[in-house]
Amino acid sequence: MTELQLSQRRKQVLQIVIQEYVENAQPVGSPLIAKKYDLGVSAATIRNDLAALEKAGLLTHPHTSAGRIPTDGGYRYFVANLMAHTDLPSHERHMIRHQFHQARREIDQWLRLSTAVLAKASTGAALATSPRSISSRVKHLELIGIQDTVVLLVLVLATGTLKQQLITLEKPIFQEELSRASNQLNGEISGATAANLPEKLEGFTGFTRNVGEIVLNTLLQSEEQITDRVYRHGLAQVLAEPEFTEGPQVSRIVEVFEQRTLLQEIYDDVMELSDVQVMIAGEGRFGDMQDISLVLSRYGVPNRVSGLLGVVGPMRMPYSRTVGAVRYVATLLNELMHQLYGPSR
Amino acid sequence: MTELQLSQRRKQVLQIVIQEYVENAQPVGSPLIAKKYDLGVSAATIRNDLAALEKAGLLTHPHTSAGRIPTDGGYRYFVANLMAHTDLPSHERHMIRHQFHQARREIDQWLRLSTAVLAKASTGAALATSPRSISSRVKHLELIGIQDTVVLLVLVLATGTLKQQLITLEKPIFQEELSRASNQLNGEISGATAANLPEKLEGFTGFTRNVGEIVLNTLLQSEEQITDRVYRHGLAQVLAEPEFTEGPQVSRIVEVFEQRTLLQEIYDDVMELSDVQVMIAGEGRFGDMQDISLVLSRYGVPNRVSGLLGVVGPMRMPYSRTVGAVRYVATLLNELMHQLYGPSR
DNA sequence: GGTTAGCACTCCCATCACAAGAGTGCTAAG
DNA sequence: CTTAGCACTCTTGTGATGGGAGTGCTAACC
Repeated sequence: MTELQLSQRRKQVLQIVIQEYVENAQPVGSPLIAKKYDLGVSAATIRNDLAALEKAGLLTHPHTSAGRIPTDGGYRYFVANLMAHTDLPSHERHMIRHQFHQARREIDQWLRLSTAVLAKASTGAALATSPRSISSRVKHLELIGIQDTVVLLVLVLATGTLKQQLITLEKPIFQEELSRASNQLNGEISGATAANLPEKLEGFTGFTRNVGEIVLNTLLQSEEQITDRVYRHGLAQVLAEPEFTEGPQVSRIVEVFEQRTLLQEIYDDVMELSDVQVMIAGEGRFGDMQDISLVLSRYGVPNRVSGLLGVVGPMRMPYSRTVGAVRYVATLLNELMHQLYGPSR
Repeated sequence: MTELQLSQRRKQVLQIVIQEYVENAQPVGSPLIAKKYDLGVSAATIRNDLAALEKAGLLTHPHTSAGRIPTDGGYRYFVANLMAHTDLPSHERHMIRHQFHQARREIDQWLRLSTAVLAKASTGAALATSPRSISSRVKHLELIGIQDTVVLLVLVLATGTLKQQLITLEKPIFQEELSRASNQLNGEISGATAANLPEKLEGFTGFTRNVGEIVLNTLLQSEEQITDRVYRHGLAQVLAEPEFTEGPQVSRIVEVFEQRTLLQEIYDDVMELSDVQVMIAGEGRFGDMQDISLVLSRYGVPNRVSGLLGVVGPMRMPYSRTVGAVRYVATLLNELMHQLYGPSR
């Protein structure tokens, strides 16, 4: 989209309309702008500006005698050209950082905290996916007898991710055999990926072989699957927003929030970009996301692990604040992940 | 609550009112009952019955000229005395069982499936907690170097539950030392519980001792914490119900669904009872749960592991169907858990 | 050209009145 | 205990009305 030419004042008017509308959820008209903000011009002039902004597709009005509200295009223009100082105030940053330092040192905890913090700092509902390894490399494997015929396979990937899988056997197996199998496999498959695992398995037979194949399946699965787990927080607060008081709207946003499929579709887009990405009203690609915006970011260590983090909320959203919050939490997660996984390779 | 004395016909009338109201979400009046159901009496008689049921506190009407709707007490009476054949039809049971057999053999998958199945079989939103061990007993421990100064502690409990915890060190540690520590600890603490672990740790010093203490903390934590994880599914469909089209109602049910604290409060109650438990409108204990009902069950292996499973929905809910679904899924989970953990001790 | 005042115009929204409909509650009789 | 009859109440929908808000346009002004 080539940037529209707008006079300085018109940009200012657009910004005011967005700011007021985001705050009050009410259409804003020329009298209000003229009175509340001192632009040095009269309401009539502002009226002309509003008309021009509407012609440019940045504003609409719901009916003849109502004030203006931003269109999706208006929000996009704002986010792209007018939005400034997206950094969170420093005392908020400190508070958030403090919370992270107090949390237990575990990815699960960090992500849970991330969504809680994001939901609190934004007006939307926060979500995050557990980190996914770019290529899963086996680090270690453990076989643990749970019952006579039930064995728990624990697979540790190079990134520290755990995978578990239960194996049920026809007949009981002894711990010695489990140890033997796991020792054999550990010696051979440490460092293996889904690609080169099959050849390494060739020498094995019987139970050991079976376990090896289960490991392979698990690896394959973890590569194709976007994410193990989705963390969510703060749906209640976003449903309190006035745009979601009616029936159909509410179910739309809940579906966006609940469904995994949408996340999967968006995942690759977000992964490509390094900065926070703002998706307003589905950006034309998702017809059913009218009135819903997403503010998303990648987090992780480049070329090693990455996950998705962000906020879903109404289109009428304080974007600068939300972008700031998402970016800051993503940065924190990046730091933590770096400590864990070291620098990118 | 002592059981009310109601004539046979009045019970029938109550049942009809509940059935009709659950189905259509509309107050039901005497003309409809007289016409649609052949009770052998006129509308006027039914009118008297309705008035009597109202006096007994089982019904109300929203205004003078509206039909009757059940009160919370009415639903309770129905659930306690009138509800029959709560078993799911056999073809549904088969379908559900089939889905479980197709799922990957992993607790996480089972619970995910459970909530999906429950949400589909009921009109509410399903939730489940991951199983919690009654007393956590250490089975095995593994220390895996992730970075120079970062170690992943993997703790396998006797029930097959995994606990993980990252340990950051001041200075790098070698894999040999990790192995030595884990071998020492495995020899000593296998089978230990939070109660007897401290004495077993007495002989250890240095890094090994530190790890031992982290294990202890993890055990303590896992005993006090109700649950690791809450699985949820189907919020969108329950929000489509007519009672949740307005503002305040919707946020109430979302909060009930999202909040962990409520689950924790209810947890112990449910654990005491063996059968499915129905909580209607908070049963007077939770003031903020007006118009919301819970159908909950325990699942697991007695004295070993247990979790919570159930449905949250509007008070106007097909209880017999929901109870049947919750009970059946709980039964299936019990079977699966028994395979895993063996018979109760 | 940009800016301004003035003013008619449009549309929403709250209010009221009114009629139709639904279901009750009561009474009196069977 | 059951029933028919009937007045009563309350909701719901419809249509009319007036006030209010904000626009869009025109013409004048700098």
